[in-house]
Amino acid sequence: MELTERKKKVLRSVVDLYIRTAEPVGSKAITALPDMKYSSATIRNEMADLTAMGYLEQPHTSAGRIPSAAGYRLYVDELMADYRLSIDETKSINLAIEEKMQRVDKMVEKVARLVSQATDLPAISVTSRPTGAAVKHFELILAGHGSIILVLMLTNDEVVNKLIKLPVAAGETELKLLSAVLNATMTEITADEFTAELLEKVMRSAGEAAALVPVIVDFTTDTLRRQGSTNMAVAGQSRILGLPEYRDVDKAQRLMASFDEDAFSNLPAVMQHENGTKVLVGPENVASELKDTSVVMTKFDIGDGLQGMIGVVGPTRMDYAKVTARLSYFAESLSKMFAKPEQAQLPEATGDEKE
Amino acid sequence: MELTERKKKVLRSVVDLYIRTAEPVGSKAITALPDMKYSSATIRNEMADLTAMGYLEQPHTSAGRIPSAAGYRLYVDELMADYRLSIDETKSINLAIEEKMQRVDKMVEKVARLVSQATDLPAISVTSRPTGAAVKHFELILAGHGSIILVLMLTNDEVVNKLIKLPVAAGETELKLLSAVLNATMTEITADEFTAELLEKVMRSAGEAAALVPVIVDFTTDTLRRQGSTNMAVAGQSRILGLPEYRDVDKAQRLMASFDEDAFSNLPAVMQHENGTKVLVGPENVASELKDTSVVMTKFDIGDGLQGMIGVVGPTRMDYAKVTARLSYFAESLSKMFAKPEQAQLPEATGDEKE
DNA sequence: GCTTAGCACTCAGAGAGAATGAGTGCTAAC
DNA sequence: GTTAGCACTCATTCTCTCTGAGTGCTAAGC
Repeated sequence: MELTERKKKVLRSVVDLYIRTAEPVGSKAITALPDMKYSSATIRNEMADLTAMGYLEQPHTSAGRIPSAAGYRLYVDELMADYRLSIDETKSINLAIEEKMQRVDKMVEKVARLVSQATDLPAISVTSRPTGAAVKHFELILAGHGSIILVLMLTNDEVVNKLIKLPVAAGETELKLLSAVLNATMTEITADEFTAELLEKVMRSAGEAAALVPVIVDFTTDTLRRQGSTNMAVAGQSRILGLPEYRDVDKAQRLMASFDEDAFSNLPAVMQHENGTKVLVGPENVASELKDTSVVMTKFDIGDGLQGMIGVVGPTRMDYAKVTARLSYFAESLSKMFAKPEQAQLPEATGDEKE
Repeated sequence: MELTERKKKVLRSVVDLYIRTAEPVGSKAITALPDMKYSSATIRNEMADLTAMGYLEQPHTSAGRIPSAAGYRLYVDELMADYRLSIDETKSINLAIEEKMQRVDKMVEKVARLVSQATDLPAISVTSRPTGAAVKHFELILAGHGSIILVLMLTNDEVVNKLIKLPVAAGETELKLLSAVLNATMTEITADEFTAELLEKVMRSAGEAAALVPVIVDFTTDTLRRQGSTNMAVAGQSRILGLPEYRDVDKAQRLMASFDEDAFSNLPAVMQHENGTKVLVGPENVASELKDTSVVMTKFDIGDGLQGMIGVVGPTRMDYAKVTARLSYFAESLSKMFAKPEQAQLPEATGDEKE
């Protein structure tokens, strides 16, 4: 059977209405729409065809139709009208983002919260750093009180530090020596390359400050390992309870439990080689808890090789047009914000802070 | 009327049973308990008295009794049996905590998750730093690529840094000068004392590197302000949906929304001058969403003036004995862990990391 | 005087039909 | 090709009855 223009129009109407009402859509409701100038009987025929083609489903004989996963897919790919953000919406999104995003690691939480507010659905925000970082430079600063500060500058331009309390007072000279040794032997190597032999070798050359070496190595490998980690936040979980499809507490709980269990930590992987906004409709999701849940997600750039992802989780019947529009706009604004080069002559610029 | 020993015993039995079953407790159920050697009629009389005294309530005439807020209060304060943690329980708690708590700021999330798992209820973890921090020392490190690293050592021994890209190449000498100026004028003052005049004065003395000053001041005040902030995480929200009292979706949503809205950020204030474990029973909560929800919370010490709090939120009918026991044990173990001094000669010790 | 057996009474909740009405598929007329 | 009309289906809602857990009270027992 061919998918005529009129069939598409009917399908779009069904999806649109079902998104709005969460109730099965009957032929009469379609007839009531403006510029739908056929009788309910005609629409019924078309709907019967669409059902036969697998785009619509019928919960039971005497109910209206609801879109099937295939129906949503077609809708998302072809039929959905572009949702244009109103000026008010862009304004409020920008305003929200402009509020200082002070720390990258706090950012995920804030972004998740903002996205959740903008879409009225639970939102996920993830930043992930590629692995394989190494130390570019070690710096030891005498800090008084018998402490020193260890500063690591990494190849990805992150800077990390740690306060170390010294067992005995160490002088400027010993630290200079240690610092030189560290920079000579332990830079430009990844976490895996810190072997026991290396540790021993460094300790031998380190002289009086040798006792510090294990602490430093420990911290360094730890830090490097963490560079490859991801940082994730979920916000607005409670919003799913407001949706009619989750009046069933068990269902809601299953979904919410999957938030707790990092079920979404694989999403960045899904986005790896994608660009733009991706929609996963119901059964397209791998995780079984999400079989009747859709996910909309977008990547954004933080610079320095850091990748960010924001996503929204909702019922298959979510307003894809609106959600994708807002999400894309968010991602774009965020990327733009991070691209803003941080320059000393721009005192009002906040930019991203590295630590 | 006097609260006889037998009345107390009956009250305790009612609360215990209600905690277990979440169903109104009838006189017959009490009779069935071991070492309750009275008939149901006697118990009925006692229960009628307890109801008159305000310790029990009756949902409707032909139902059993449930404890009132006053009943829970009495139970928590006097009647509740000490819950002894089994060796298995202490072991699993310790094991969980021992897993490296690498960063203080990540810690809240982990702790919340652990506590939630241990109690099977949603948990909150908060760390808060007292305000009034100042910079003890500024350090500027040349980082190559036309960048410098600004390192702030704060009076509370935190160390913070930031990578700044220079508009123009700056030399070692200018940085030395700037560093000296900063240390002379901007140390030992709190965020509020950074005035426009101060900024101007510093810029005048800063010479060639003056362009850097606004960025540095911006970052510094920002950092100092953030020192007084709190860091909070919630975990296991979904667990409330498993409780019979929250089968009512609206009720569950109201509670969960309050998690999203920082309704609990005032809890540390409640704990301010308390020690040990505090229980807030239902209506004792200030926030109206929590009127029929209880909160159990404990403080723990992180050292360096940082204060931590862990709390559990659940129905008024929660197993107070078990929850308080686990929570206290958690707090104790955490405090102990942070008290462990970090020494360079103890390479296996992880301790707390400062950044 | 405390305790207990017995009994009448209350009332939420479960279950069984019956009524409702939204929606369908099909047929025949336009 | 489109539409009016009609018989049919079936989830939902409601009403009503029944059931049983639990109560309060009274009178007898220890």
